[in-house]
Amino acid sequence: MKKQVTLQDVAQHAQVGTSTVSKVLNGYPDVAESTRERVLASVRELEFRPNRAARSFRTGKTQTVSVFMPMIGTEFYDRLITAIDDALASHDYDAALFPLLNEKRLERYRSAEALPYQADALILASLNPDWLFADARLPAPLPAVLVDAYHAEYDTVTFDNARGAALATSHLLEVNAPTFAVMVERFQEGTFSSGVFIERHKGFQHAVESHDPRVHAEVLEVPFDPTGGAEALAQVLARFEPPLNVFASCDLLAKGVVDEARRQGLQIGLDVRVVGVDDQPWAEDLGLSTIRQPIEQMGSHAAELVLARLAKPGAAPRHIELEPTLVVRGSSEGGGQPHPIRPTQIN
Amino acid sequence: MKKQVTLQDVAQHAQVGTSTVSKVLNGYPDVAESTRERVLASVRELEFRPNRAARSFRTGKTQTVSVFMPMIGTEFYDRLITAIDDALASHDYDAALFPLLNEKRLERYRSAEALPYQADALILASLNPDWLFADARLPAPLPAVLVDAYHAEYDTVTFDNARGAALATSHLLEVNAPTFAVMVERFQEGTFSSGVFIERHKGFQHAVESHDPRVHAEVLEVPFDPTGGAEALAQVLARFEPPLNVFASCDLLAKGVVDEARRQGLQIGLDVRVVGVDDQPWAEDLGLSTIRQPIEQMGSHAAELVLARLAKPGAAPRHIELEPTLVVRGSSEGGGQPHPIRPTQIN
DNA sequence: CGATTTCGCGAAAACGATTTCGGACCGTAG
DNA sequence: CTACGGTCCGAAATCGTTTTCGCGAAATCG
Repeated sequence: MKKQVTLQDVAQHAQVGTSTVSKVLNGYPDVAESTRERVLASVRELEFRPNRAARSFRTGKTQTVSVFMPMIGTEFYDRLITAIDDALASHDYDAALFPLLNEKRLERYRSAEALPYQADALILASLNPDWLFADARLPAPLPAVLVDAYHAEYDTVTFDNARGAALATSHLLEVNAPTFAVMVERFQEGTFSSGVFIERHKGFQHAVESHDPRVHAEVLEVPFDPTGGAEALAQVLARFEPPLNVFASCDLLAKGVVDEARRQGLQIGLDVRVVGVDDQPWAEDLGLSTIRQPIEQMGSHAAELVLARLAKPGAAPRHIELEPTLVVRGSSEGGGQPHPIRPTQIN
Repeated sequence: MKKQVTLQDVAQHAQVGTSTVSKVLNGYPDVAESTRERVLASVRELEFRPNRAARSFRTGKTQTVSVFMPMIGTEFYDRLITAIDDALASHDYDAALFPLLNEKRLERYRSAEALPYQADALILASLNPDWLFADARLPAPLPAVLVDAYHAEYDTVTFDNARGAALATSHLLEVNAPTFAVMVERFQEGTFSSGVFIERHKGFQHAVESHDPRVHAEVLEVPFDPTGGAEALAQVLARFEPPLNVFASCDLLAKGVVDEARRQGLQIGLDVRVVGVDDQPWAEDLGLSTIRQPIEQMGSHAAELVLARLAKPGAAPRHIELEPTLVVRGSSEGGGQPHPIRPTQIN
């Protein structure tokens, strides 16, 4: 437990005052080049590390943004968080992650003294304060930005999920065939989630309704897991003959559908036309048509909004809505690329 | 931006000195009951929230433990983190989570001033400092506890993966049949992972070798995903006739194997005997035999070790190794329960 | 050359909590 | 009545950093 090196120590070593050292460290202009170097040399030599607690104490800022999100680990959140994290880091902010693993944890986080509120601002990903907090008020008086969720009173970044789904569905309906939507089970919604899948559902419905009503359309609900997609298709194929159209409400489910179709020896893009949502990095390899969701942009916009709000706390809420793009690949236009064979090594 | 309520304000409101308020808040004994109540009333009335930065600044403690882990989102880490978080919370500590999403992030975390080191201690889950940090030294001089990884110089909590795998394999080998291990692809190992799958591989090998050598044994490597398990079994079934024994290196893969077997109309537990590792909550529903890994215990032990080290920084490293238990269910003893049919709602 | 501005620097005052230590007060024992 | 011990409380020091403000020296100007 050796004592920590303080500004004092550095100042003494460099033969200057503590304020000068502080100025050097914070890039103030009124320091002569020669002294700046001398100070930096001392900093290095003594391995000085500024005491963050003291700094935040003094400034009242933590240079940290807390990010709430539902159970994470999905590619969506991995990419979103990475984007947010990168954007914040380039402005000298840190992102502190708070996945809401379970109700108990959430409960702790409803207290104003909980760790997450020890930050300069909050980002809520796929979460709505109205659902999360009893009185619809954040426990602490921090500025907040919502990503993948809308709220009139906060800055938000959203993606037009309904329009994306409609885009995909209309594209599928260009071929006249029984058309199915594979959705995530409803119980996945609730406290922990925003309504993205509900929106996608609506978009599907809407596209179907504004189309030739004689086509058969149906919605299936499955667990959030590629297996879900596979089972859904298997079930459909037991009742219907190809060709079929399938709108999968996310690429993960779409992958399951593709897998199952392949397993049954069907031609992707001909017998079974599939469109997903997300445009995950692997969707291209799979030849999967999909609705591109600009996740990285959502993340960087969120960071931008946070920074802007920190700079101007009083400004009116801003809302950024990102538009979906339909990316047509083999899975919906015939001649889908073959599924790459996974090499398996035998002992 | 209303000014924050300070100890001073409370003291004034309650007609006492600041030190008295502080004592009340920190549970010191030398405060009369009547004043204690008066102070608490003022605290509530003014909605006083202690300034954490000021507190950590003064005490030098943050009451926070940073937890590093690989990309998360798997059930293993969800459960582990939950357990750690709960245990710490009950001792007035917070857990701050740092999933190592990508190299860039890790790189930032190699700097001693990075956010994770703004804590009283570190927990590394499935991570080894020797692999993670260039000079095999933590960037900051914090006590650290390793979970699911071993290191002589740190407190560790481990699980005997090799023995678990051997247990499972020996159990499978009670029935004389071609025996397969489904492992996670090697590229999953590396900076971000500990060697658990390597250990399980070794355990399998060892069990096979100390058994009748005439039985056919083989190792398959697949992606970490239920689909991987399914594909592995499909591949094996193209070359071998049932009955088969399959050791899946985790329940997730085992689920894939079970799914595929069902799909092919085979009897789980008779035609295909499967044992997984983890004993995830859903393994029971699946009738999956498995090696139980006491994840919650690992978490609480980790928290315990952290707390102990914080109390006695100088003590010698302690190592806790948890033993695997074989849980035999239908998937390895015949008469496996039927897979529950997933209800799918039609529009 | 004197007057004024600019530059470089340091002394000192915060920031909000914890903790030490002595003092006031009260009750009880000698 | 005096001494003493215990209980309860508050004044003040302290933690490491940022930031303001003023001072002296140097540079620039008229």
